[in-house]
Order: sequence, then structure tokens, then C-alpha cells
Amino acid sequence: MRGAQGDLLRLVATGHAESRAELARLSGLAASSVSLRVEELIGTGLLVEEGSGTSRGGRRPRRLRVSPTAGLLAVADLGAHHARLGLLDLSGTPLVVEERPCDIALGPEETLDWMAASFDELLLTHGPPGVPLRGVGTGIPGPVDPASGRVVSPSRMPGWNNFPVAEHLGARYDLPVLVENDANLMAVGEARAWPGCDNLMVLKAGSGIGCGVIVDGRLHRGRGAAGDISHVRVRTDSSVVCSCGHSDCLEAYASGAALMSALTEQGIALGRPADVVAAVNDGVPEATALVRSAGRLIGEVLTVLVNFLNPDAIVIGGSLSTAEPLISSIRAAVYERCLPLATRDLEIAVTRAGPDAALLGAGSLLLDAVLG
Amino acid sequence: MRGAQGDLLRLVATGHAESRAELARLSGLAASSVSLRVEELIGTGLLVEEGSGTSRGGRRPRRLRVSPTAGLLAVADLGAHHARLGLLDLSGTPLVVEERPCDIALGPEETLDWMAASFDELLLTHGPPGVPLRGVGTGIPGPVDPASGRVVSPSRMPGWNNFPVAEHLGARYDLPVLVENDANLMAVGEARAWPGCDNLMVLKAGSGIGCGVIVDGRLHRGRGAAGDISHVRVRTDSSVVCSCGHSDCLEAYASGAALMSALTEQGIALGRPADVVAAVNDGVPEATALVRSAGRLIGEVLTVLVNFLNPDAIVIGGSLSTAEPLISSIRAAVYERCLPLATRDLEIAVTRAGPDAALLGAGSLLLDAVLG
DNA sequence: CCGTCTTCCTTCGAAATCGAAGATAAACCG
DNA sequence: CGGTTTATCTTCGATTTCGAAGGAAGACGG
Repeated sequence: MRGAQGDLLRLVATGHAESRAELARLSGLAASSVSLRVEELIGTGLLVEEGSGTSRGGRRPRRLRVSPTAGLLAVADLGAHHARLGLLDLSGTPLVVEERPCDIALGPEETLDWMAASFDELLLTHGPPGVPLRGVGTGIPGPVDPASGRVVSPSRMPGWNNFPVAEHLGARYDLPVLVENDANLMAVGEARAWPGCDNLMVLKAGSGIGCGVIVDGRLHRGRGAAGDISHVRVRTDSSVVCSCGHSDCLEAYASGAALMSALTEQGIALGRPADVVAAVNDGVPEATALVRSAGRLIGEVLTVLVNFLNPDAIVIGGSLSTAEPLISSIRAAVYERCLPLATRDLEIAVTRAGPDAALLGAGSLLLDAVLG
Repeated sequence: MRGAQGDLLRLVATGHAESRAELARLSGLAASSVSLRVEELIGTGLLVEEGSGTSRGGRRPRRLRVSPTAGLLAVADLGAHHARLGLLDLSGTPLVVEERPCDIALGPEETLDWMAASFDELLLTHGPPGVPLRGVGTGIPGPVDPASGRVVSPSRMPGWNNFPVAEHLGARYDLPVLVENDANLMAVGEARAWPGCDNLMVLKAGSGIGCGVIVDGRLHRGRGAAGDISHVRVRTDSSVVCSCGHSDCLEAYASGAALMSALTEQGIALGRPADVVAAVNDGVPEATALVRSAGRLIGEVLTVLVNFLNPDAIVIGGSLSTAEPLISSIRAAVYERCLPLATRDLEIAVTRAGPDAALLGAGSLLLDAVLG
């Protein structure tokens, strides 16, 4: 699976190429070499030829696909109280996705064991027999050091600090293991849904506020902590001290958790961020006003970043992203205050990849590891 | 100069490789293939063998250099009232650099003609005879569309809006032509002086405030306007309307132009930003106070970007960068307010490449075009 | 319906690249 | 000072990759 062969397989798996001719164009190899390699890949059962594609004026291409029996990826997206778990084939297509309640406060060992048990269960019930598991990946709602696969100073994951998640999973699975921040995975997942957009900011608005950054088509990690916008100081009348020790952090005003506690103070008790959206859709004026103000604050922070990064699109996901007032007030703030040059072709939109974005992103990154 | 040969030449020219062995390691080619190519490059006179390097425990490498007769690059860095002009050899080493007064307000044609005449003069007086000019590049103190080489909505370049600078130069020189924003060029120039730092923010503090961004070792352009931080809203007591139409932009408080006009109001009239630095060094308290406050404002804007981009270093250049209070107040603001995770290994330092950073950056980018 | 055009894919000799083995040259060390 | 180690560079047969030419399959147009 090494070298040129991996490249070709990757191009097919990611949907960038569907025929030998496309592979030749995209890989830069000669058409003859592509044919040779593809023949080998079909021989080893990783690729299959499946009917023919649509003609572009000449002979129809013979469509190539990654074999459904080539392997499976087990991926998860851990949240504070819920996790999404799924199985993907090597082209990143989900076979099954489930959301289950869990509690990361139980600590890393227990949570990861539960995750592994859930994977085993999914494989038993939904995994086609004989298809091998080829990689395991999970998103974490906190900072992750990409090199070591450790959780680093998470703010809301008691007991996880410095825990070697990748190592722990690696001991159980003798396979490529991926551990990455959840917003980063979301960003990678969205990136595939935004072809032609090489620079993307993906905002995850849920209990917390996360952001993943795609630069030049690839996930930008910086030194590991890139994309953090939750502890930016915002301009407000009041003054709130955030858990990070500073005052007036964005997170303290605009995160799902902050909205819920503000609503509780007003006598409206809710259980999870999605309930805030429900309240907004039910026309609860307090909820709508709070969400609007959160959107404005988020938008004001984004103006700085839009001028600086000049992305093609801002994509908003997470459980709050279905609140229309949030999106429109973010849009208003960004378009009002950013440079025309930066907003001229800027799209601000909700997630295209949907709630499985992080799982798809995990699949995408795992594929690279598997085909390394 | 195409393909593998260009790659090898580039590695030597950029200083990444000095011997055949290093070339083999960095290019991924087999050592034997490298030897063949290098022999050819020496044959065509582009590369020369020059003595031997220092041993790393075994046989000493035979040091390779780009031939001084391989070609010249003519580069310029246009400012509002002064331009730096220089000739570089193909390894990006300056043969001569001069600063000359000029006035971009005369419009693009006149300014560019003056630039070309200056290049001709430099070539006559300092260019070794028989060495061909291989590329021409210039930095522009305003936004440049990288694809078309046009100036786009510059704020302080009357008559330049939408002028096709690259095309104009291309008509005069039948050579690769580079036109790029000056802060971007500075960033590229600094990047070579910061090996191992793949993510860099380079601040140009002069009459205006510019910023170039290096992500993953390469210049980040976004849609063409990336790096703009001058029109970010800052938190201040007073309220000033900026030339962009919004209020309280960073540029209106912290740029060299803003500092000069503030000092003029206090009865201290100065001619150029460097005079502000002189005033600070002379212990003029008004100047020092203003520079400190400018540094704090810049630093507060940078906190957002540091959390977001998580760079390896912030490099500060431009004529104000020699004012020590500016640097220290930027440092203080960033270290105080950023996440520990983001500042743990963050370096905040003044330019290593010096006043020629933009010229060196132009050379670096031009080399890519020449060896395309 | 039949020639022409376009695109896709394969065949096969030519050329580039690899990589193992050896030659060269210097540092290290008792 | 001579053997040992380490690193650089070259030689040469084996392998991979290329690319021009041609075959295959369908679109297009009269």
C-alpha cells in the first residue's frame, strides 16, 4: 500500500478520481503506469471495476471504486454527554452511525473501554463478515497534542489531562490510531463537502465553542492548539470571569453552556444546547435574544480572523448551528465590519456534512494513515 | 531547468542543501540520480563545486553552490516615500542594495519606469558582465491580487487602483515577474531566517501596519488579502474614524502615521516613522507613552490571532521595530492574555532578516518562478 | 448508417531512476 | 600511526516509469 499505489488508492477513495484517465491526470503519472498499478490494486482486491461512467465526448471511462471488502474504519466523536460512533468503508462512506449517551467524566480508561466495546458491537452487528478493521479514530472535546496523541489541559474533561489516548487505543488495536480534537475533525469532514474551497474556518457551536482551520486544503494544527477562539476577549457591558482565569472570554458569553446558564438565571431551565435551539424555534424571546447576542459576539471575533486568514468560507456546525438567528447575526457582524476585499467572495453557511462531519473527517485522516 | 533538475537547484539555492548527499536526503531521489543531475547542472554552468564542507564524522562533502554567473534577480521594495532596490544572485544573496527616495503618488507608470531605470543603472554599475538578468520582482505597499499582479483597492496609493503592475513590468522584461504585497515579501524573507519555524506571523510596523503569514512554510495569501490586521477594531476610550470608514481601527491608533499625527498634535512634528523611534530613544516621554500604547493595542489584536493560528514565532519588522518599548509592550499583551498552550513555545522577536527582508523574500519567490 | 472525432485504455521500446556494492576520503581512537 | 568507523560519492545491472503509437468504444454529424 506504499508509495504510488497508496496515492492512487487515496485518489479513488477520496472521490477525486473515478477512472484510470482521471488518476493519470491527478497523480501526474503516465497513463501506462497508472494502468499497471491499477491492475495490481485490482489483483490484491483493494480496487474494483464497476460498470462505466458517463462519457465526456469519447469512450466511456471504466469506473473504479475502492472495494467494499477492502476494509473498515471505526470512528467516534466523543462529546461531554453523548458520543457518535460509526463504521466507514475505506472510501469514507458510513455503513452505520449511532449516537449513544456516555459520560467522559468517568475518566479516560472507562470511556475508552466503553468506546472499544461499542466498536466491537457495531462490527458484530453491522460489519460484513471477512472485512478487516483497518483503523480506529476518535474526536476529543478538548486540545490534543497531535504528535503524542495525548489530551492536553482540557477544560471540561476531568481526569483526562495528559492521558495518552492514542497509546491506550493502540495497545488494544494493532492498527493505525487517530486521536484529534473534535472541531479539527469536523473541519476536515467539511472540507470534503466544499470542493474548490481550500481555506476554510469551521466553527463548532455546541456546549463549547471550537474552531477547526483548513489552510491550503489541509488541517492547520499550528503547534497543536490552533483554532482556539473560545478565550478571546469580547467587548461587552458586563464582566464575567471565565474558567481560564481571564475575564470576558467569548466562551463565557456565547457558548451553549453559557446560554443555558443565562437562561436558567431567567427561570428557563434546559438540559442541553439543542434545547436552546428548540426554545428559539418555539419563539421564546429570551432565548432568541441571547442567541442573537451570542451570534454578534462570535461574528465580531470572526471579523478579525476573516481579515487575517481571508478564507473562502466560514462553515458553522455543532448543535447550535440550526438556530437561524445565530447564523444571521454572525453574518451581519462579519459583513458589517470586515474589509470588502475579504468578504467579497466569502460564504458564511451552515454545515454541509451534517452531524457526522467529525466522523467523516476522522475517516479522511485515518485513510491517510492507513494508506501511508 | 525543469522538473528534478529545478528541484535540486532550488535546494542548493535556498541553502537547504550543500552537498550531493544532502540533496539525496532532501529530494528523495537516489544518490546516484542526484550525482547524474548535479553533473549535468555543473556542465551547464548553473552549479559549481567549491571546496569541501565540514565533515560530520566521515568523508567531507564536496560543497555545491549556485554559480555566481548563473543569473541575477532585480528586486525592489516600494514604500510611500522611499524604495529599496537591489540585485541578488540566484541563491538570493544580495550583490547590492540601495535605498532611494521616490514618490508612489506620481502614479504607477512613472514609478515603475523609474524603478526599471534604477534597475538598469544597478545592472550597469554592479552587475558582473555577461551574467543574465533572470527575473524581476517588487513589493507594493498595498493589496495585490496574486493571480493577475494587479493592485487592488490600495488605501494610500492614489492612481494605482487596479493597475496591472505585473503586466506592465512584463512588457518591459521578457522574464518572470513577481508583484506582491510588501508585508508578504517580508514574511517570506523572514521565513528563511527562521529555520524550523513553519508557522510565522510577520508584522510590518511602519507608516502602516501590515502582516504576512507563513503557514506550513509557505506564504498564505487566502483569496489575496490575507494578513490584514490594520482594520481590526480595538478597545480604546476615545473614538477615531479610520480612512476605511469604520471607527477605532488598529491602524488609526498604532501605525507610524497615527503616532506621528498624535505627536504633532502635542507639538512634536516629525517627518517619518523612524523619527518616532529616534524620539523614543532620545527619551521623549510623549513618544514613549504613545509607542507603548500602540504596542499594547497591537498585542491585544495579536492575542486573538496567536490563539487561532498558534504560530511558532511572531516576527516584528518595519521601521518602528527598533523601538524597544514597542516590542516589550507587544510581548506583555500577548503573554498576558493568550492561552498558555499557545504561548508555551512562542517566540516574539524582532526581524532577523533586517531591512532587506522584503528583497530577500522577493528573491525567494522569484527563484521559484525562475526554476518553475 | 457510416465516417470522423474524442476520450479512454493498452502495448512496447526507450529512458530515467533505483539500489546494492564498491571506491574514496576523512575522523576517531587506542 | 594504522585499524575502525562513518560518511560521501560513483559504478553498473535491475527495475520502474515514461511516452508515442495504436486499439477500443462511444459521441457526433451528416
